[in-house]
Amino acid sequence: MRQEKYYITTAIHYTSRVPHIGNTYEAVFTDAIARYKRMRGHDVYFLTGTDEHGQKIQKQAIEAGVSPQAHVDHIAGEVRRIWDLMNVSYDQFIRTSDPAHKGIVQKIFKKLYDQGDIYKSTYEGLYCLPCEAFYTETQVADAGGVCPSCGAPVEKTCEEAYFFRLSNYADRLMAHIEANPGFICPESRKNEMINNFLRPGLQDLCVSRTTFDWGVPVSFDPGHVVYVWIDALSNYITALGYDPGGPSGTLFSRYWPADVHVIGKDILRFHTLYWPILLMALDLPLPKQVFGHPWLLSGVDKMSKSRGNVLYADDLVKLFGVDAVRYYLLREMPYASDGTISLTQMIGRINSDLANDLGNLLSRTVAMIEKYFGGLLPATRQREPLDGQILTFAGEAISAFNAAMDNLQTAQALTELWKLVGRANKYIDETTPWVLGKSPENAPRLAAVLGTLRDVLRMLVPCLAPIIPASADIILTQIGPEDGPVCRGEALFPRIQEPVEAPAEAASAPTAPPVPPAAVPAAGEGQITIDDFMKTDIRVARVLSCEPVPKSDKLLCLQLDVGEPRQVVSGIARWYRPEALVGKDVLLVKNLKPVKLRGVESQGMILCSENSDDDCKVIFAPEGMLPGAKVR
RNA sequence: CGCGGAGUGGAGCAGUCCGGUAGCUCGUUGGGCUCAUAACCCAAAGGUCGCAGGUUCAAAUCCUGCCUCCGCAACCA
Repeated sequence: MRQEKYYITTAIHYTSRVPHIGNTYEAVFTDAIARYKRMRGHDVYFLTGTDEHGQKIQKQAIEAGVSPQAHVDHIAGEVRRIWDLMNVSYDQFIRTSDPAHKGIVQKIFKKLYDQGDIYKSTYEGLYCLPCEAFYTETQVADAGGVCPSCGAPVEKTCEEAYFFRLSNYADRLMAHIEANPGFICPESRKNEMINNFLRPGLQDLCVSRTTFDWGVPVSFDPGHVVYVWIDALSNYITALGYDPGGPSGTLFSRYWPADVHVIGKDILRFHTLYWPILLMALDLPLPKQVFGHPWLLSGVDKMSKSRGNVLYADDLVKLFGVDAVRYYLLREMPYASDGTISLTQMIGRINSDLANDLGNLLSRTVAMIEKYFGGLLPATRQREPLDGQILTFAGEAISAFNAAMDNLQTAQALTELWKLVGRANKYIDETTPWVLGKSPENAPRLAAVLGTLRDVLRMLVPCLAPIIPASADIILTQIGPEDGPVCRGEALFPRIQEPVEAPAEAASAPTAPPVPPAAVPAAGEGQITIDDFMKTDIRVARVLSCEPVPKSDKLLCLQLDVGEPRQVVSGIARWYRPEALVGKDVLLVKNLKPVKLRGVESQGMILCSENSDDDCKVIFAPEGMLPGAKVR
């Protein structure tokens, strides 16, 4: 009989940065499910990899003074190293810069073009220069004839782009989502997709760019590269050898459609709307399930470099070991709501569950078999009903574990499994083997008790193997073969003593691209003359009043005195309360072309300094400068 | 009124669909035990279940209104 196949994927990691522990969670989670399915007898294929194209990558590479390929080679190598470190048992690691992948993407693009799903836009007057983006006629019309994004007049331009006609498939997709309740999960995300995107109507999707060239070229139109959606999403089928010109590879016929795509909840839109439509257009079956897992928060915040709260697998592994990190992630991440991670939480969880409960159970069991029987349990056993109850309990706990794992609920699964660990520890107290050990005539009873304990541990091993594979092996080694001697070893999970040193920022920072950026830009590109700079008219401006822009989160509207009144809108609401700025002197770029932001006119720009997108401070003028004073 | 969540003992969560004495883990306190990684086992303390109304014999759970927090979308000139 042929094994039931199971095709599972992670999202491919974008090579703009080295993955942090939150990104790593996705790989570990997917690995646990893959290993579990293998353990249950499925023929599993587990795909992961990297998404390596795009303007951002190209820009980073230029800034670092390396080729885009060298840049992505480095990051992809890091991703792979970290996955390997975490014992992620992928069957294939695909990179979108692989020539084979690129070739198929070109064929897919061509096929979609040939059959009319993709069309070349010749829109004129619908390109917004500041935004470097195209908009559809409806979008612009809705915005009153201007750019719906920034309010600037849209340019009549000859920029070309290819668009995917999503609307043709919207009804079919909606029908599919309704007919397959488990397709998008968790459920709340499904509602979000339907209400936010599907019901309002899908816009045609721009699927090519001409503003950069680090990507898959459109085979029949060399100025264009395939934009992220068709390139990245296709990895799930190109990896299996799909070929739109046919015939596809054996992997494809064996494994497609995917049983589950494991992705972050932030990219559900692409996987539950664009990807299915792309597959429909290719006349391929849709994946059975897309699971948008929650995020791992560092404390209460999203992990971000500027907050200094980013944790990396390397550091955590150094502190706690691979399996402890895996266990924490799988035990602590809820199914539908965001999870949290901190060193303190990790220490608590690891000490309690792994050291005290599981590790200690193994330790005391093996130690007693050694102490009372020299490591080898005699065959003569005096069993009692309680022993049977324990084994029944074990069977039930393992069933519950399996059921939760089948539903991708690893935290629930481990909760169930640990009920058994707790029950076994209690069983030791109930049977008091140290009392039995005092008189030789109790040896048969003692052997039965310790045998039961060893059986329980043996039953735990296959369940633990997907979660903490190396530790499961150690347990097996220590309890020894059936009816063979035990082999006492080191503590499975040593208790962690607080306080643990927080990983040094330097050590935890993502590794920089291999070649340091040149200190001075090369002559020509990137340099401006003093005349260019002097075109910028920067002035000291006093804040007369300041208030939030209605219906916006990030915008403040400031009334300024620059010798003349000015109104400026600035995206600093996240860092400054309006009243905190009144009376302060700021620096204003005075001769910027006015634009409307969120419907409010902005006549200039306030200068800020920022460490990153998340860490920004306004630059205030020195004391004694009058409003309107020139800055240069 | 853009969309989706969340508010439950000190901390983190379950329970809410299908009303009926509020449960789990950690922490705290007391006890037991000594095989074991100062681990294990038992017990106790600790909660106006965000606020205000309503329905009901009975509301964490159903209805109405409100408050707070988080995420998505839009807005960072």
